[in-house]
Amino acid sequence: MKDQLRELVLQALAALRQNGTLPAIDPPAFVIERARSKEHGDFACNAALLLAKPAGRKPRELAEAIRAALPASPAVAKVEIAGPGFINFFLGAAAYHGELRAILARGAGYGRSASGGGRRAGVEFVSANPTGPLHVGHGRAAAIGDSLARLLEATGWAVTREFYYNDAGAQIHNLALSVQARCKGIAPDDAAWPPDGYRGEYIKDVARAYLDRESVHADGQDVVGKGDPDDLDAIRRFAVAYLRREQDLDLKAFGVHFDVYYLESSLYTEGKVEETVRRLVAMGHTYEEGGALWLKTTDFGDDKDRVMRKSDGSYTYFLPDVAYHLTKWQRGYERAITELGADHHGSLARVRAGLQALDMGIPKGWPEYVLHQMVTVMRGGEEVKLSKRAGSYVTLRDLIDEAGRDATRYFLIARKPDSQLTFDIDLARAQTNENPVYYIQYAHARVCSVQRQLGEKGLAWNRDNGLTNLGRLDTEHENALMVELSRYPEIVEAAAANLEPHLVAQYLRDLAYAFHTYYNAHQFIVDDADLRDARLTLAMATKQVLANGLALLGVGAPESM
RNA sequence: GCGCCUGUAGCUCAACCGGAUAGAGCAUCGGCCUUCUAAGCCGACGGUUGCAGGUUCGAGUCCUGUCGGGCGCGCCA
Repeated sequence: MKDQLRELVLQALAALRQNGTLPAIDPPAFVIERARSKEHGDFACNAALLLAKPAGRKPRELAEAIRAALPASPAVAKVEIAGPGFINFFLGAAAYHGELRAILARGAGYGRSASGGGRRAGVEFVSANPTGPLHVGHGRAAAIGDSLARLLEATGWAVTREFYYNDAGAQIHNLALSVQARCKGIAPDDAAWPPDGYRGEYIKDVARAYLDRESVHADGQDVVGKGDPDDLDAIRRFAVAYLRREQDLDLKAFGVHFDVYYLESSLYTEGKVEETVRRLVAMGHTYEEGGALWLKTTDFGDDKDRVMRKSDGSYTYFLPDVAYHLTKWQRGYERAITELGADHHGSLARVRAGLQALDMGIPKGWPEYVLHQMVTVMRGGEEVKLSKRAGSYVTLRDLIDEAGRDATRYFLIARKPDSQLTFDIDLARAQTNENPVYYIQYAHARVCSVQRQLGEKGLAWNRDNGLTNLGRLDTEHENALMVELSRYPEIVEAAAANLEPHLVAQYLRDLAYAFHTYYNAHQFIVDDADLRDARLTLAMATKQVLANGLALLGVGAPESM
């Protein structure tokens, strides 16, 4: 709808340039937006306000000229000039009826677009090291990242979901030492416990499984516990596989899957790290000092230079990061989205600087970053900081077990990533009207319930009859609901363009509200078949859009509550 | 000290990259079930958008300063 209006205005502007009313300049970045108040119609355009100065005319006068030059359109019922010079569009019922037809015709495809043109995009998220169960922050990352991937898919991108992890570094060594200590019966408070060992209960589980020679399957391979407490290498391999499997089970329970698991160690074995270093040196952005090799990241906006190869010959973590992102570029990702906790934001400038220093034509703002802020978990009005199993943090599994997958996903996605989030467990698990997840799902279930009732009464929805009788939908509630439905494609587009899935969550609440209000005010199953079919058509369209939107969030659309 | 994020109703948060009278939910108060699920609906109350300047037709949104909160600033990852 918005696009149609934009086209009309562009044509009007072109006509005004032709006849000299407007100077021959590029059309300004005017906006067509939803009007806030009903008195301002359905959409408002600010083109006249922006053009007033370059055209040397009064805004309202210019607005009138634009209005006069607008081509006729069956969708537009009325155009008014208001306020300082807004052009307000009032749409006719036909425009909304067309939207209902489109919803039913396109079904799950309604709201999707092809603007991505099938180009490739890589979305990296979670990327937790396999040193313990996933925590709440990973949960937020999983919810946001997966939803971003779905949004990009919905706008025509070919998306690959990636999970990158370190399977061989210092932290993993530390993990192996911790499991080994547990194998030998050493507890965290004993003197022999490794200095920075992982103290959580889960380490005990890993040790027990290793000693019991259990077999675990993770990331495409089977690893069998050797049972030997002195073979640190065997312990390491087993522990990594064990915790990877555990994380995968959590992610599966959360409804999140990945296409690629990328191992940091493979960057070394496949020579990607060396390749990156050689290229950086060749491009002249490095120097040696104090036995270490430095990268002049300050040439690319960082606030200080960074060591890439330590004096002991090993690499700092940021070099594999650069090498990894380079592989994304080499693998043809036109866009790369990296979803990270904001505590890692320091790495952002470094990785981008490293990629620029490679001088391989990688765009300056590549990759795109989405950073999420901390999650605080509350229960009974108090902050929860510990879980039994992980010890020092609240796990994603805890939340899913307590609040369910749908509520957990919704709560973690409903706020914009930028702001800190308070996860209230009591609220998330409440089966009452306090809980927005159920409010939305209930709207969907209600339509399904109406369908069941219809069947029980021996009636059926005649879709074609409904579509021909849409003119019968003329109450305030019906109009409001139709307007709400027509917003959906704009919401999807905006959420994808701004990488802000929370817009979808907010929208669905509004849509559910419009539906509940309508439901309460009118009967669907009435004796007048034409009216009944028309109302059912509206209800079915609502059900479709609710389902489409919930799918973008990875939240279920139940047929009954 | 420097950098990034943030400050909106009592609480949790929105606000379509500068638009018109800043919106929801929860909480509080008052109403609505012999009618398709009351996990719902209707109404009331609630604001100097932290503060002070600036930019312009117009600022919660952009700029400067300031105050408060969070996170970073390793030859750790």
